[in-house]
Amino acid sequence: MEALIKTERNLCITHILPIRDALDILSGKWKIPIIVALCVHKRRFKELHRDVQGITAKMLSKELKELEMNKLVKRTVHDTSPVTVEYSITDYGHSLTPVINELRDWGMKHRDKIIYHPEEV
Amino acid sequence: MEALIKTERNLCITHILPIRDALDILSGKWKIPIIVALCVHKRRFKELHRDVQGITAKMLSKELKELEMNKLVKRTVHDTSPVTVEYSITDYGHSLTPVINELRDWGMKHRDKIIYHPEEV
DNA sequence: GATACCAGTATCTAAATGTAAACCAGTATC
DNA sequence: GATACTGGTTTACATTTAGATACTGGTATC
Repeated sequence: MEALIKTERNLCITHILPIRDALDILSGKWKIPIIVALCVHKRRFKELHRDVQGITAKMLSKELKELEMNKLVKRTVHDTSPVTVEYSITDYGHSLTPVINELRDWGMKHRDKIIYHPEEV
Repeated sequence: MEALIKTERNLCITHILPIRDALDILSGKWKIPIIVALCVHKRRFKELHRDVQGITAKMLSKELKELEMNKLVKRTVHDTSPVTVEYSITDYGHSLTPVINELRDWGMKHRDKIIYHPEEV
């Protein structure tokens, strides 16, 4: 009986662990929106700043560094004058596509739900 | 030409919006782990506190309130003495299963990557 | 009567996030 | 040549959020 409880707890923890690994890298308000913006096409800093609405330059700068560290985003400096910096998504970043698609699907269904059946939600 | 740029920006913003809707409800360190724990089976407050490792009682309490508000989790008070409170996932909460599965898959692949090919990540 | 369990709260501190402005190099405007 | 602007940050400061710790009030256990 105790063994069963232990198994259930282990099952739970085993289920949660890889999700924590993913969330360590992706959680927060901005990382996924930035990745989505870059999936549409590569962009320069100011362009990203405009398209990821509501983010501050400081946050964008910080989040891009973290995404770059985790090899989801690539930063390319072009030797023009003045220098232009281009951010693009890596192949590894593209591996998040299924996660992002599911999240978008759910978000759209959720929005429909609160618009058309607000009393139920 | 300007119309094209505008279309690209709109595409980007259209892609991001439903994701923001989803993230408004799910983002942060704890909500998805709590949902996963409750997907394994319904639980009482202290059981959740033990199984969602690292969370404080204050955070757990706050996150459960928000999840309940969004109808992802149901709170049931049993009139025993002392009262026992049971948290369970709703049907609507179950609609997150595909999102969670993709997130878990990605998390497992990511973990493999950093264990077996750390130099590349 | 002391201790422990349950389902949380209250209080205080630490960390994350946000806001506003400044910085530097180059460019365009007057 | 002075002024103002752009791009890509960085800094200083304020606010918000999260975390650590202690506590409550009722019940059951030793």
